[in-house]
Parts: sequence; structure tokens; C-alpha cells
Amino acid sequence: MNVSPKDLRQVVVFQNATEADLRQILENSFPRSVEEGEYFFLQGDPANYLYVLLHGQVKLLQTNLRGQQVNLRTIYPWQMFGALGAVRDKINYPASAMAMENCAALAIKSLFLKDMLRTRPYLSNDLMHLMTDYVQEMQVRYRELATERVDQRIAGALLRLTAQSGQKTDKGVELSFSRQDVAEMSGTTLYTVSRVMTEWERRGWVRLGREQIQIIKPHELVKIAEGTER
Amino acid sequence: MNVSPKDLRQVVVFQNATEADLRQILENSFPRSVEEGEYFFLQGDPANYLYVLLHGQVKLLQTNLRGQQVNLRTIYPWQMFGALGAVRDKINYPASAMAMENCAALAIKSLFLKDMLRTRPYLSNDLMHLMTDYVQEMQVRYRELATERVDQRIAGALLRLTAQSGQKTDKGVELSFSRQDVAEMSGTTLYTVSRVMTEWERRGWVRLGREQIQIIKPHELVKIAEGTER
DNA sequence: CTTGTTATTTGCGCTAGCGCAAAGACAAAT
DNA sequence: ATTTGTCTTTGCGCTAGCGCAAATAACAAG
Repeated sequence: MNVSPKDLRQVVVFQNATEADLRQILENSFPRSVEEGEYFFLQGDPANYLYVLLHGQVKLLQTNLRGQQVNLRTIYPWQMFGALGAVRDKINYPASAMAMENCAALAIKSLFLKDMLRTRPYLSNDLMHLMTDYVQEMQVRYRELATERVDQRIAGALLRLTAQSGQKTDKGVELSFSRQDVAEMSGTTLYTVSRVMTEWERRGWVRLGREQIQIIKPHELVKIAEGTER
Repeated sequence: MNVSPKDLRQVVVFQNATEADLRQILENSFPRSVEEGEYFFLQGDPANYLYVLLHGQVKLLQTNLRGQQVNLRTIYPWQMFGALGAVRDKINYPASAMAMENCAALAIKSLFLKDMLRTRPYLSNDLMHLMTDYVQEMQVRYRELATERVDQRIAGALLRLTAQSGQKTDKGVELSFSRQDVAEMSGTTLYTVSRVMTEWERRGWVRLGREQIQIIKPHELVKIAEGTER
């Protein structure tokens, strides 16, 4: 995959960058391909590179000491991930980045971007936007996990996915996620996700397939997520 | 409470600021006192000000539609809170800030700091540090809530508090928090906190009082938090 | 000392959700 | 067509943790 400086404008953090800056960024980066199931980096690795996903889909996973993991976020093309190293020195990735399909990404040296940030306020500003978004999303998910019933959280996760990555088709929005994926995103188990969503299918709100979820009545899911109905 | 520019250096985000900048910040801010139980701001209010706490203790709470709330963070003197407005335009506070005791704080106009950030890379950088710390803490807490047993989470919360605000005394570290506080910080109920901690007291690991927790054997709590013992 | 207030403990019953295990469905490969 | 592997569903039993209610303890004010 070949990337031109202009293409990089699709990256939120680079949206206001000058043509010259973009070229410089490209010069200090290299492409990296990772096959499905492999990792861009593992939790605990030194955060020497940050990535811009060009193609595919990446999961950011955090693992505890006993190996149980949660999905912190899913990355889509032109999104940046692993950017912490550009802010802090000598830091390790707090999560692992797994390729959900065959992926291509642009690897940018953390130190290079860190240097650039020092003299490009617009870059700092845009990166900060990203961080604040992220903080807020995590706060909401934390609150949901602490106070919401599991069906509310699943509905919330599906609605977030719909907004982030839904493919609109003739009949409803189509999501490509396994039950396990949804479970990791809503802090539950694949069994519970299956049970809850099967009930929703019975009611005609969603249509289910293998690694496939069609949202037919998003409005009903909103009511579930809000807790106004059960 | 009177604040000099130099005092502001205690604020992490201002640690590298020039004397002139600090003076300017002070000129564009005003003191605000809030009594115990009252709010600096409510979730949903337009985020026009950010605050530096001078005295007291502030809880950041997020509330869901049914009024259940979680404690996102506790603020201590010289920490900044409500800083989102300095990054994004037209944003509302995503949480409420409640004074746990009589509090004094410095209110700084968001727009003013936002302007300042544009031309002060060191400020951006330090603010970004704060954000990344926050992101990481929320990620960890989220993972804990999703995968850890309740006793592990309570132990984790106590250990975090020990690091952040523990008063060292002759016999162990002393924390001033109610069971309800601990419950909100570990995503459970005051009943469960009471039961779990009472058991720990029986084992001689902690000593309990009214709004008071003395950590006697932190090492044992670490083992609980890690899940290596039950 | 008395009284009122607030924090804490504890008994008790209950249920939401977990997680094993086995069966079924689907897709890709041979 | 058959095999193989993965994903999904579902029955079943279980228990961790919730949350009411009532008792108790600690503190504050008069």
C-alpha cells in the first residue's frame, strides 16, 4: 500500500498539518504488515512506535495477570494507535494491539513525533482532542460497567459500534463482530451475549449470523441501553 | 487563601511555566469557595472554567440516567480538574465535581488557557501527560471491573489511595474515606465493602474506624489484588 | 448526659449472570 | 461430499454479590 502525504490528512491528528509536515512524517515512517491474529505490539513492550492503520482492523486488548482480557478499543483505517510513546518518555504500551484481519499500518517513530509536537501547536491540540475523547469514552464505559445491567451494556456497545463502524445496508446497519468481541466490549461473557441477543432476535430487533449482527430496530436498543425498558 | 505565581508551580501542568505566564494565569482567574456537599459544577454544565484545587477534597462523579453514580477520581490540593473545556470548544462537563469538605479553588477561564496552549508547547505537553495518565488509570480500572473479583478491586482501590493520599503514621498508613467512598471507587456497594474489610480486620490486615481505614499489612492486600490469594 | 444524626455492621433472601459441557450451525478446505 | 475447525446456542447448576431492613456504634450539638 502506497501512501501520499495528502492521504495522511484523513488521520484526525494530522488533519491540520502542512504539506511539508506530512511529507516529513512519511519520511520518518515505514509500512508494516501484520497478519490476522498477530500483534503490532504487546502490552509491556517499550512504546517506541505509534501506528496509523491503513488497512484492516486492530483490537486494543488489556490483559490481567491471569490472562483474562478486555477490549479497550477497536481501530479502523486512518486511526492512530499506540500514541502514548509520543507523549511520555520511556513508557511501555499499556495494552496489546492484535490484528483482527490481515493489516497494513504506517509505523512512526515515537521520538520523531514527540519532537514534532514541541514545535507544532496544532498537532498537540489535535492529539489532545483524541485523548480527551478517549478519556470520556472510558469514563462512560466504566460507569456503565459499574451501574448498568448486562443487557444495557450490550445494547450500549452495539450502538457505539453502529456509530463507529456500521455498514448501512437496505435493511438496518450491519456489524461484523463475533459474540466474543461484543462480550469483551461490554464486559461480559460470550454466553451471556448470545442469550441476550438471541432474545432480541426473537423480538425482531436484530438479525444474527456468524460473526455478523444486523441492527434492525436501533431505537429499541436505545431504550434498553437507557434502562427505560427491559 | 492567597496564591502567588510561584505557588502555581505545584500544579503539574504548570510546573514548567515561566514566571510571566504564571502571573498571567493568576490575573485571569479568581478564587471560588464551595462548601461541603456543594458542587463546583454539574455534569452537563458548559465547561467554561477549569479549576485548581487549593484546599479541601473534591470528588468527580458521573451519574447515569437513573441517578446511580460512580466515583471517577478524587482531587487533592494543587491538582487540576474540569480541564476538558480548555481542549475542546463548546463542551459540557462529563462529570460533576462535589466538594467533600469545605473547599477553595482557583477558577481559570477555559478559553484563556486554551489560547495560552496555542503558543506554549510545554503547557500542551504537560497537559497531555495528565491526560495520558488519566487514560491509563481508567483503562486499568475498567479492566479490573470487568475481570476482577470484588475483593480484588477493593484491595486495588485501597492500594491506589495509599499511594495517592495516604498519611503515614506509626502503625501503617491511614486513609480517611467512608465505606461508601470505597464502594464508589471499586464499583460495588457499601455493604460489600463493609463485609470484605471486616474480614480483613479479623485477619489483622487493616484497622477500621468511622470514615477511617488503617492499612497495616499492605503486602497482604497486594496479594489479594493480584488474585494470588483469596 | 441526652438526643439526634450519620456511618457501619450484619442477617437474610434472592437473582443476575457466570461458566461448564454438549450439541448445533456454518464456512472453508481437501 | 466429507472433513475439520471455529463460532454459536442452550441446558443446567451454582454462587458471588446485591440490597433491604434492622441493629449497633460513633460522633456532634445542646
